[in-house]
Order: sequence, then C-alpha cells, then structure tokens
Amino acid sequence: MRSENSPTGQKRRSVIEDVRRAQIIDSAVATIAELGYANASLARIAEHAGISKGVIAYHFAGRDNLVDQLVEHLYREITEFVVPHIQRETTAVGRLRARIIAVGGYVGAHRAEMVALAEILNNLRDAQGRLRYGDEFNEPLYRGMEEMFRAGQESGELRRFDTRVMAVTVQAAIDSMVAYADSYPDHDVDAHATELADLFEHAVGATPHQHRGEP
Amino acid sequence: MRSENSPTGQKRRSVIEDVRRAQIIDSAVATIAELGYANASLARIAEHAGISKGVIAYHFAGRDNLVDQLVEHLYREITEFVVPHIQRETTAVGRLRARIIAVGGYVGAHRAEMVALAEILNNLRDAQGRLRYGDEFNEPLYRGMEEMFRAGQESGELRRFDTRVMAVTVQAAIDSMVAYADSYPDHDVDAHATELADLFEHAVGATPHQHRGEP
Amino acid sequence: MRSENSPTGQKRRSVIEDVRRAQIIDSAVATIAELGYANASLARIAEHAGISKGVIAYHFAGRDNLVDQLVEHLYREITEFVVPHIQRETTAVGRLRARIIAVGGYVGAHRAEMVALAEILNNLRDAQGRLRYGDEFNEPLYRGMEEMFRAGQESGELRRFDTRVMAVTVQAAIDSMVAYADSYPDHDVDAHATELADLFEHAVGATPHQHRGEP
Amino acid sequence: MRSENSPTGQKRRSVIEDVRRAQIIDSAVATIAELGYANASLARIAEHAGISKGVIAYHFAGRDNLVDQLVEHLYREITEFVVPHIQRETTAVGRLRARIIAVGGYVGAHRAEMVALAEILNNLRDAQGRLRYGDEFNEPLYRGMEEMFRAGQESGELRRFDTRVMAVTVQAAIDSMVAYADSYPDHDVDAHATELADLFEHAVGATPHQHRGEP
DNA sequence: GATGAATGAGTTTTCATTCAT
DNA sequence: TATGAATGAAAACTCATTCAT
Repeated sequence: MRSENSPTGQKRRSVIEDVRRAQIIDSAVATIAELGYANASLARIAEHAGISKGVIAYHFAGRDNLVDQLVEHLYREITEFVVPHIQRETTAVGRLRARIIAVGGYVGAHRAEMVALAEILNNLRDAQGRLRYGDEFNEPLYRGMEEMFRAGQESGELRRFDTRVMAVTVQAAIDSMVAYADSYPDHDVDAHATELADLFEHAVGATPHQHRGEP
Repeated sequence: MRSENSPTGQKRRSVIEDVRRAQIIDSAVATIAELGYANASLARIAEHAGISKGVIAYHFAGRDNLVDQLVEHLYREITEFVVPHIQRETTAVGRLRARIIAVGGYVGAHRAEMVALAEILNNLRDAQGRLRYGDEFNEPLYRGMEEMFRAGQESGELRRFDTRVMAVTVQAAIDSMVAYADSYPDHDVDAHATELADLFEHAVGATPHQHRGEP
Repeated sequence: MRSENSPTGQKRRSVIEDVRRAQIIDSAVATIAELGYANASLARIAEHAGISKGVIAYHFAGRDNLVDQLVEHLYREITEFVVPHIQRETTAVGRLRARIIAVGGYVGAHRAEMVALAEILNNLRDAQGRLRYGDEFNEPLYRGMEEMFRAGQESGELRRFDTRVMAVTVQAAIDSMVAYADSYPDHDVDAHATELADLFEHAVGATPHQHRGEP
Repeated sequence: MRSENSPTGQKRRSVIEDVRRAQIIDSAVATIAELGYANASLARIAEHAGISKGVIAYHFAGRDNLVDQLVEHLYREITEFVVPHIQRETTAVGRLRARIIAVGGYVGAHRAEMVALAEILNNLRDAQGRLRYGDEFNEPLYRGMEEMFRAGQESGELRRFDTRVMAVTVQAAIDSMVAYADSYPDHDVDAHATELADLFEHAVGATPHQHRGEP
C-alpha cells in the first residue's frame, strides 16, 4: 500500500480508502463473530464483504495488520462508550455499577463486535504460540479497578477483600455476559447487567440498594 | 478403527491400545494447553508424544474424534473430583463454596488439563461454524446451580436474585481463575478460590463466615 | 499506450513523457541491480522512483515492454561508448585491447547499469521458458570478433585458434569483470581491464607489449 | 518430516525416502535447467516428476531446503569428478589444463546439472536481496587457483600476471562454456575445453604444447 | 498394531494487469 | 497524464486424511 505521510506523520487516506477499510473491518468482525477466529480466513471475509481477496491485501499489509487494526478499532470504540459512564460516578460502588451496566448497554447494540473482540483476544498468538492478548493485556484494566476498590476500602465504603481477585472476577463476569448473549440471542442483556451490578454490590460488601433511594 | 464388541456390548480394547490412547490424549492436552487449540495439529501432537502421525489415525477416527474423547475424559475426571466435595455439603452456601474450592484444588494439580479443556470448549465448532460446546453445553451445570440457589432462596438462606445470572457468573469466575493461573504461573490458586468463595457468599446474600462456626 | 505518429512517422512524445520514461528506466535499473531481476517488481520500481504503480502501466505496455526498452536503452548507451574506442584502432590486438579497456572504463561509471543488464540478459525468458537473450543474442558480437580474429590470423598478427571459442571467452571475461566489480565494490576495474587485455593479448598469441612502444 | 536421528546424529532415511529425494532433486534440476530458477515452482517440479506438490513438502522442509540440498548434491558430484583429474597433474599448466578439460568432460554428460547449478548460483538471494552464492562463494576456488599460479610464477613456469584476475577469468571461461553448450546443444564441448586449455596456456605465458611431448 | 508415504484442499501473500476517475 | 483501486492467478506452506506395507 502507498505510504505518503502527511506533514503530521499521519497516513493520508482518501475517503474511498477509509470506506473500504471500514467495510473490510466490519466484514471481518461479522465473520469472526459468526465462524470464530480460526475459521475467518481472508477468503471468507472477502466473500462476506462481496469483494475480491486482493482488496484486503491492498488495504492492509497482511492478516496480522488487519487484526491489529480491528482490535484497536473495537477497543477504542468500547472505551469511548464506557469510560464517560464511569467517570460520571463518584463512589466506588457507583463506578462499579456504571462499568457493568455501560458494557451491558454497549453489548445490546454491538453484540458481534464484542464477540469478535473476545474471539481475537482469546486466540491470537505470536510465533511462539503465546497469547498475544493474555491476562497481561488486562493489567491496566485490573490496576484501575484495584485502585478503585482500595479507595473504597480506605473510606469504609467497601469491605476488605483481595482486590486482584475481585477485579479479575468482575471482568470475567462482564465477558461471560457477552458470551451468554451470543449463545442466547433473546437474552435481556440490560437486565443481566443490572443483576450483575447488584451481585457485585453485595460482593464488595456495600449495603445494597440504598443508592437507588430505597429506605 | 476396529470396534469388535464383546458379548456384553462393551468395546474390547487391548491393554496396549488403552495405553496408547491415554498417551495420545495426554500429549494432546499438553500441546493444546501450550500452543492453543488451533496450533495443536496432529503432527505436533504426535511429535510431542514421540510417535508417528499415523498412530493417531489408527486409534482415533479423526481429529474431531480425538478431541471428543479428550473432552469426555477431562470432563469425567473433573466431575469425579469435584462432585463428591459438593455432595458432602448440605447448605446452599456450603455447596457453592465447595464447588469453587474443589475446582481450585483441582486446578492446582491439573493446570494443563483445565487450560486445554477451556481452549477446546471455546474453539471447537461444527461444520456450520457454530460452537460445539457453547453455553448450551453448560446448561446442565447451570440448571444444577439454579436448583441449588432456588432451594436456598426458599429456605431463606439466600437473598432473592436471578439464579441464571448467578450461575453463569459463578461458572465464569471459576473459569477465569483457571485462565489467570495459566497466565501467572506463580499465582496461589487455592487462595484465589477461597477468596472467590467469600465473594460469592456475599453475593448470594448469606451472612458470611458463620458456617465456619463464627458467632 | 498512445502512439500518435507524426507526419514523419516518428512517434511524437511530449517532453514530460520522455522525462518520465527515463525516470522509470533509471529506477528499474537501480532496483534490478540491487535486488535482482526476479525481485524487481513493478511495485518496488515505482516505490523507488517515488511514483505510483499506475504510471508505469501508463508509459509502458507492460513489464516486458519496460524491460525491452531498458535493454535497448542500455545496449545503445554501451555500444555508443565502446564502438568508437574500437574503431580508432587498426590492428586486431589493438581492437581487442580497446574493446576490453573501453568496457572497463564504462563499468567504472555505470556499475549498476551493467549489473542490471546482465541480470536481465540472464533471466528474461519467453512464455515457453527459453532465454530471450541467450547466446544467440550475442551472435552479432561473436561474429564481429571472429571476423577481427580471422583478419589477424590471415595477416599473421595472431596465432591460429578457434575464433568462436576465443570470442565467447573474451565476452565472458568482460562480463565476469562486471560481476566481480559488483561483488567487490572497491575493486579497481581499470586495472582489471588492463590485466585482461594483457591476458588476451597473450592468449591470441601476439607478441605482447610491443604496441606500447616497447622494443 | 520425521527426524529420528541415528546414533551418529545422521538422519536415518529409508530406501524409499532416498529414492524419492533423488527423484525430486533430479526433477528440480531438469525443471530449473529448462525453465530457469524463477520459473521452477514447486508445482512445476512436482508435475515434471509426476507427483503431487505435497510430496515435496513431505520430503523437504521447504523450497529453500530443497535448493540447498540440490546445490550441495551437485557441488559434491562435480568436485568429486574434477578434483582427481587436477591432483593427477604436477605442473601449474598441467593442473590448469586438467581443470578446464575435466569440467568440459563433465558437462558433456551432465549438461542440465551444470546449467541448473549456474541458474541457482546466479539467482538465489537472501531476504535482503543479496546473492547467496555471490563471488564470495567462489573465494576458495579463486584462492586455490591463485596459489597454483603463484607457485608457477615462482618456479618461472608462468609469466607474471595478476593471479586474481586470471583466476576469475578462468572460472568465467569455464562457466561460459557451460552456458554456450546449453544454447547450442550440438556444440562440441570437449573441443571447446581443449581450445580453452590452449587459450589459457598462452595466457599464463607458458610455452605451449611442450607438455604434450613436442620438442 | 504401527508407520511411512502421499494427497489435495485450504491458507496467506505477492504481483502484473486493468480500469474508472 | 496520473493515480488509486481492484482483480485474479500463482506462489509456498500447512494440514487432516488415506493407504499400502
């Protein structure tokens, strides 16, 4: 692919290129979500998009490059949606609930994206066979949650517990909500998220339900 | 593969055949755990076992058949280890704790098995691309937990919550413990399991720790 | 490609077209010399020239056409440089020496051109896989040298030898000088050429050195 | 491919494997000699051998591996044929003549091998585009010849000349004999070789023909 | 029982070429 | 004129499977 850099060092892309790239990424997301990472060959992604295989080669430097950009794209989209919901809250419990419910809301409208992302994170490996996005990839996420938990514990809002285990479990619970929604398309994800928020509110030891104005 | 049935209808297998099958399954477990499901080709499994590829073809009807038997084998082993611990308990909370802690104990000695099993369950698909062991596969597990939870709710031992969400989340929490242990080999899985038991004890609303004889 | 003929039958080309063609040919020469014929894809040639692949397609009817014109261009350049040096001489030995030393002089300033030319002559093949510029391509060259040798033999200036073998060998010696200079960039090509001239002067049996004024 | 090492560290190969490998190498030689290195794809080599593409993959680790073994094989064969002829001689001129005439004799019976070898040496490149067997590869050959020349110069058998240029030129002359024989199948290679021997005998300044018993 | 050998389908990638703008 | 975009063929390689011994 051409590589004229604009003065800012950014690749300059034409409109049509942006459209194609987005189309290919969308097709990759759909294909991976439906058939799984291993079965989402470039041929199938191209077929799904109604284009020739070569087009993908033209717009992306290779399969790895496509996947990288896909992950980056989805990650940014999700983060941009979820983070504001969290930052709006001030208490530890509020932030925890916000995190869970925001993801639940996002899943409702972007089921395939979430499934595809999970597929990639669980399967993409380097040449030595090691997971490229293993738990180490979640470290920043875990650290952020732990900090939040510790603050809540200091203030007495939360009970004492192992913050790392709690963080890992919260993330796993959210991921399982996505997977479950994929298996049961009629599943009410928002209700699931709310229920999950209650679950962890109890788990962190806060007196539940009061934040919703109940006596 | 040969399938001469004995008079009782049992498959008759020679000792050497049983040994080979076990050896191959062990090798498959190790290979899948290390390289992931997609990279665990028959060639690599055979190489790891120090045998020729053809041997696998001889003892198993094909790759799918090998994987099926592997899943069945691991599932039985785990179940046989965990179920007694659960049945020993009488209360809902006790059973919940027992389930979590028993799996944690099993993981300690059988990390590769658990990782391989998770790899397969998350990746094995049928010809149409659908997950072979999707959440539907967990239905019996979920149903069992739900029943347990409902009983606890009836008796007042547990608070009211969505039993399905709780079951899905418990299972996800256990699975994440396995994955985390795989990423961080020095992780203390037993401590993790205990912490998880506490977490869910709070989550289901039981007054924690009393079952351990505290006032 | 357009081919509007002028009234005189000459192709009419704009200045800009000539410039572009020269630029592309130069880039092709450099790319082939550096990476070899097989690795000099149009994409790489275009990249090296800082233009788009399409430009090449516009100015040349295809890859083969580009290569043809490249060969023709280089061949003309070299011939135009070398032939005058030869024609200045009158004796067979003088002409032989002039040929060798002139090419040596040309190589000094045009190493890449010579290497690229050799790459093409040795690799370009037709659809049936036959070398397009095989030894048959050298026939005129060989014939010219043979004539020269025969004249020298008639006049007694040269010993009797197989003129064809001598011609083939002279050409090979010259080509090997180019290749050697490519492998060893610090090699003194002029000295090599002079040495080669001496070598063949002995080989054709002339009493050496006398033409340089020695007694 | 399997890799059971014998106690000596040598790969243990079955007879049938040796036969297949030889067959594939022969087919590769023929294909490269006929179509050139770049056009000798594994598919064509397999087709020429009347086998499936996969067979090559089974017996060789990859294209590079096949080519490596091919080069090694041909190089050994040629060396084993030529070296004894050289060592039989005692004088510098005798050895020079022997080298040339021996190769000429070998070419007569193994034209395709020589052409294929030349094709590979001139075209095989590493990932950076550098010739894998450039002139550096000929260094041992050149050094050997230089040593021979210097000895002859010391003893007064040969005139003074640049030994490196002479060595490079001798080798080039031999190679050109092979190429010429490829272009003109009816060419008398033995006569060519003898002529070449005479040529270089004059070139190195020895009084020619005396070693053949003339007064 | 076990193995080496062979096959053909499927994967990613590179590339010359064509075309609309 | 020039370019970006798209195509499809061919390449090397991997792999599950089949088969004769």
